[in-house]
Amino acid sequence: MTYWPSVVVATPAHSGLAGPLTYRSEQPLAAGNLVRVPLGAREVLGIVWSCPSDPPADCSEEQLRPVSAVLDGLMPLGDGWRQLVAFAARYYQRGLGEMALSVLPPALRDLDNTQLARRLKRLAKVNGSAACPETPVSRPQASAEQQQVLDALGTLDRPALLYGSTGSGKTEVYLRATEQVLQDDPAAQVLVLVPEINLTPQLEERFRQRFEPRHGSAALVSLHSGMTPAQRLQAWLAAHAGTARIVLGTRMAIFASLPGLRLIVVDEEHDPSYKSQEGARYSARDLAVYRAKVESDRGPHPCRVILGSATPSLESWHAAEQGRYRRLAMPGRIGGGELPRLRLVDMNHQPKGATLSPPLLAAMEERIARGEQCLVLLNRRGYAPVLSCDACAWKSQCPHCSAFQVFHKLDRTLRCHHCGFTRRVPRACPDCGNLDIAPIGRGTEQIEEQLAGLLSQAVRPDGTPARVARMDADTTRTKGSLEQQLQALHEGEVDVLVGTQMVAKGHDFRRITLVAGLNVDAALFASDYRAPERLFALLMQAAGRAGRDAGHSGHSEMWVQTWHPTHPLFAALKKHDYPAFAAEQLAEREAAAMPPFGYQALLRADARTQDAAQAYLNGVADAAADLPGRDEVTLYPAVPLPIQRVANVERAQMLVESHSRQALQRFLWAWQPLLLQGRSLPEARGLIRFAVDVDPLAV
DNA sequence: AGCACGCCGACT
DNA sequence: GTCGGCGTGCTC
Repeated sequence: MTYWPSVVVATPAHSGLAGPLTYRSEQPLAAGNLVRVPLGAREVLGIVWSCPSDPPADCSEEQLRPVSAVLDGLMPLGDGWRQLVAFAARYYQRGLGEMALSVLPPALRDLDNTQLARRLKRLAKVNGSAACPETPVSRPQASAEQQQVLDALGTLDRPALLYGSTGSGKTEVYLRATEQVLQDDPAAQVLVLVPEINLTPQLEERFRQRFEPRHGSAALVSLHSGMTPAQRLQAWLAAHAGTARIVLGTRMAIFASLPGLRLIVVDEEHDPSYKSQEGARYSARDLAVYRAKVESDRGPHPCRVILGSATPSLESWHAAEQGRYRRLAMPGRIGGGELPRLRLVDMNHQPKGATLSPPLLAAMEERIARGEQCLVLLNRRGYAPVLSCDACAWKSQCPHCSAFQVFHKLDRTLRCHHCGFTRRVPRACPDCGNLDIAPIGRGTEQIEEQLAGLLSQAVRPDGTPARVARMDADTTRTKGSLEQQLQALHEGEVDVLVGTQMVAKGHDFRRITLVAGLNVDAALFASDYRAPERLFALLMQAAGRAGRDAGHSGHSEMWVQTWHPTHPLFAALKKHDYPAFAAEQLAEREAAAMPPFGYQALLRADARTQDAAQAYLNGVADAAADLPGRDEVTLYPAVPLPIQRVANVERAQMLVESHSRQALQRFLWAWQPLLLQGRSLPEARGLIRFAVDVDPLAV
């Protein structure tokens, strides 16, 4: 008997082959089976989507080619997984095959049955070792607050928004909820998403400590892009086979095959890294909510989802206000520690030109004298963002981008942070020969240098001078250096740490009692309407770094230097009042019909010239005039991106807005073929690529 | 996206 | 004379 399987392969949407392709097979295949099929001159990996026994109506049977091989060692990918992928492809405007294949581990693409069998054998061997279900595991007593939340989770019929300040013990809730799920069902699996795995080694460590004794080391796997292809494949197989009971990963892990999925945790759910910025631009947080619903609707057991944050995204907060999510609050701090007090420094009343105000410096000296640590945050790597000639108009402009090259003093280079282009710092101005070329503005390198100078008189309790260190993407580039620096910090070898926002994320710094934010004003008046939200989250998160040790928390402080101390954001921050801040922001958003009250998508175009990029966007907008649903969306004129040119590619975008998610989706799908045709418009000559970004983070 | 086929410059 | 540049076009 002959079957005609519909097979999904990695054909991009713009190839004109978006849907599944039909092949022939002499045996019936299961939906979700992985197969190798011929495609043109090559053989590619495909996923069986359906396998009817009657031939397709629209084409002759002779031209259909046979399936080459079936990877039969693998259980078919589940219905839930396929529904998730199909939804993601539809919602984020991508081809089904492109979506499905791009979320499988790349190493799976060129794997034959023998190699696969070998890997599965290895997996089976690892399993079963070291697991010891009766091992007693020590764990802290759950607080009343935590217990309340856990009780509520048990009967939950909708996503939970776990709103708890830093140090309130959210992680313990994740651990207990996971424990419960694993205990109830020997096949149950838990997915834990984190923003960036290398920034949260402590979370992984706590999961290991809690679950390895009872379930064995194979029960927990990580899944993130920093792993080697072989590691990723092995972890993916462990999840797919059910060997791994807990998968801890970054946004890509939302697509892991988890046949027993019963709980999804999204830690720091407000974090922008959950939104993919290239390829299929999906939001792992939003997909987590969808996936939990699908799994619940399909299976006999519910799949719960916990979104955790001290400063939830306004989207999630709004959903909780409406009752679509259940808000579970944990206002207290474990150990009774208080949140740090906010100290605003009005820069209008400080000595002219001072980057670090005298009161802040004095406060830091005091801390150092007491043997406590300080954290100084500045969101700019390098020594200075621009180098400029005193005599002429020369500036350290990147030749490939519409941005300045950043001056890195330590290795005497000018580096573009957008395209990576690097050159030596010129001795004299390249244009006029003037020897006085000066840095403008300040980055972490310079702050580190200045602090070392300004605090040279500060002494520690043992009489030794204060030590200043810096931690940012530059100092943590090589493998293991991040861990090394954290170690040094924990051991008290550093008194003042200068760093970018990466420092504010996730680490526990017990002896830090003062956190200072420099240069935060840009976010208050940025054109990006989400900037205040991000600043608030960053400062709250940074504040959470301070005084986690109850003994110190009484006098821990969050310092912010600003030229606008009366800005309402600071009033809410002072009271640690996220609800007030959210209410105010949501009111503004509602008045302007912006998300979550309106729905947005961006059409982005990259081209050789800015004119071509914009002409393409405006051309396809004009072509959309008669599309169904056109009257329910607003198309704004094409504009260049804030950084218009990167690596010699000109970039432009067009905002698409609608009052309704459905209307926006309808329009975007109707638009899709016109976006393809638009590439051949004469005025769009020079277009390199276009992409649709649904629910963009920045517009 | 790959990978063909296809038509024009510098090499064994 | 061939090896190879990357410009269109197709893949069930």
